[in-house]
Amino acid sequence: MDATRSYWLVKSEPSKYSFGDLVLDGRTIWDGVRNAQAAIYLRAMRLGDEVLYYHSREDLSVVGTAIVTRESFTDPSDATGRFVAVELSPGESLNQPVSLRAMKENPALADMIMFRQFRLSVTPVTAEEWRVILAMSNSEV
DNA sequence: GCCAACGTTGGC
DNA sequence: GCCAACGTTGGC
Repeated sequence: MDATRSYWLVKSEPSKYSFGDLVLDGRTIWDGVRNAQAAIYLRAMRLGDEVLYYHSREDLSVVGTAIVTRESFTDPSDATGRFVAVELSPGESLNQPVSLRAMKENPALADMIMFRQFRLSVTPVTAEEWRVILAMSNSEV
């Protein structure tokens, strides 16, 4: 953990783009986000920020981590120019996935923004939440 | 597959 | 500029 760094959580449906796909690709442009609040978070991402990779709809678990390897730029897939993308590269695969259920049951995670705005595909994570989730996964990061 | 949540669009 | 209709997301 590094105090100069911010932490985030991104959601992806594994049938569309899974953590395994990111590992195979080595890096990916995180584009297609069309929500104003999520775009604010994307703009706040800095090089080296760390990201929890969550599988929505199917696994309902955090399965790995990723690193911001390019800061926000105009989303090439957005004709209006209003939205931005970042580049993510794979970090670590978690030893054990951390399920949504387990996160909801952990009082230390009760204030996570992903619970309050469940449809946001990009949300901030506090350093403490990051530490707790990584501990739950039995991973050393 | 259903549907609640909620952001966006467009007619007025 | 309101708000009903519509579309999308994602937990269940």
